Amino acid sequence: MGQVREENQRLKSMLSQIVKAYQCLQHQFFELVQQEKKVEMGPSRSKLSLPCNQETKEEAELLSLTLGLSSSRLKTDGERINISSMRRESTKNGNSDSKQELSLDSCNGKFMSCDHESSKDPKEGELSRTWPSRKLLRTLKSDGEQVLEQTRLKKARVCVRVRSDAPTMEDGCQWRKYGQKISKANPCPRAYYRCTVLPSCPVRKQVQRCIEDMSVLITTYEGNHNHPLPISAPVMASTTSAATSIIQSSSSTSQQQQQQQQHGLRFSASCGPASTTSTGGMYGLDYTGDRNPKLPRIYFSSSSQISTCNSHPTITLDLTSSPDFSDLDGYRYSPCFPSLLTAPSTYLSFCSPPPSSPSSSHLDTTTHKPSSGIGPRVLNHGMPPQHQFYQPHLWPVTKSQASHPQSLPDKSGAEATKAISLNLSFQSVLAAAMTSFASGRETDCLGDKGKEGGFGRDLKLGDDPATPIKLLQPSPQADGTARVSSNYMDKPTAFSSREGPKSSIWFPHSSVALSTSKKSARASMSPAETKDHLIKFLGNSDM
DNA sequence: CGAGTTTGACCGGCGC
DNA sequence: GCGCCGGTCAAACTCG
Repeated sequence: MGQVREENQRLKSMLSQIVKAYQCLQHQFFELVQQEKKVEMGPSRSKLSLPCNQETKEEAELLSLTLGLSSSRLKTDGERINISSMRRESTKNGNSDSKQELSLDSCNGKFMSCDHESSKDPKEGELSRTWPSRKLLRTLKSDGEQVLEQTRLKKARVCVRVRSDAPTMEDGCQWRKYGQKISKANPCPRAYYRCTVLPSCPVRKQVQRCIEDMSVLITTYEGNHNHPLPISAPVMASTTSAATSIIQSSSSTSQQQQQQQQHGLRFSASCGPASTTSTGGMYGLDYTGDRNPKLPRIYFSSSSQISTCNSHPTITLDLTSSPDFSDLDGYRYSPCFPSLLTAPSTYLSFCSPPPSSPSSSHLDTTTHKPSSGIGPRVLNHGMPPQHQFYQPHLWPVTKSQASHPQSLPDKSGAEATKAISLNLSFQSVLAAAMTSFASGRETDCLGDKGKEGGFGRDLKLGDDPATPIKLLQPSPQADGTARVSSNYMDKPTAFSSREGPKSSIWFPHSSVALSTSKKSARASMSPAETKDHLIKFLGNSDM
């Protein structure tokens, strides 16, 4: 006991030294950035209404670098943001920005998943190459914690509900069916698929019809791709990665949870085995608020009602709601979402929270109004032509219609739903949001970092009514086109909108696919970035 | 004939 | 320990 105490004391002193050193470095870092800001501070910087808090200022600076918000970074002639310059910035800004480098690397087409299974241990990677039997995997269990974590991560899932008549959902990947089973709860057979793009790819998916609504196709993804994905596939990969990150971050300590709750966010204790009833914990990213119907609500509900899901923490991405098109105009769907009640684990929905979820809490950004409304046509932005499954004519909303939404037929709602399900751009944003949100949480869990750049700051930003309004200001391109870049487009592609003001959209969501490993999860956006990400996306999409 | 699907058997986790 | 159940395996089958 005495030795343990001594060891404890020694560790404590070491920890305090490290903390001191960290604070010292942090201080130096802030000073450096401050100096740099003074030098670089141009008129464009005034576009960002920075919070008075010094710390948050730093975050805003980092945000501008990451998202390209700063017009000094966005070339007015539509030239692509100079990634190398961003990298220089990243290097300048210290170790925390090495994250950015990671995401930028992925931006360069090195779209390799940082799958734990393949990246962690070459031995494991070798094994997975030949679809190791569970016997083989069992032998690996002696590896202790590492394997435990791997198992945990492996079980992270993303459940996508889509209204579709097709037997499976087109997600861009190649799948091979390896089994089918009729589960007890659902008479509809559940099909098991694995990714065949690469024999070693650990990703699997399950496809099953919803028992309540046979027209709803429930696709559950598990694992992360360890190969470059087909052009249209990264969305789900990103989402799966996000799920993994969320699961990873679910291990946050109660103290951190307390901090988060103090900031207005509530997380359920975990996605772990404890909860078999609805805890009502919601990962809330509410960019809408009652006063702002123009932005979507995103809820990461961690309510867990299906006990079997506890071992498989799941994010449910429900794209099945048949929204009132008038609401869709503002991405605000029908308020009631019955399926939410049966949703396992984490839930992502595009509608208002169900009245039965009183415990839900979300980022309150209700005071943040976008510069103007958005129309569904925005969903087509950001998609390369080959991905425009739904042509603009399916979005028959004009400004006048938007203001008189009731003139739209209900049929359009179904189309809209379908289009949203298929629209990679919008999904990408969501995936990015999920990933970054998750990674933000994770960052929060990693220790002191959480105090610096986790929710605390995100919420500060969000709670500051002045800030996001400024951030919502579109950054018009000089050539009057909407510029979009995504991880499936090497170069930003210019789309000419049919009407309305032009805007600039920059999605650095290439990072989303890298969130599986802790390293890459850190490379993703912070929650604040995520929010701005979405806000900017939606705010700029005003046509 | 190779690739993909089907389907019964098998395995492991979990609850009782 | 036993049985249930979800998930996976692998041989048989189908299809192009």
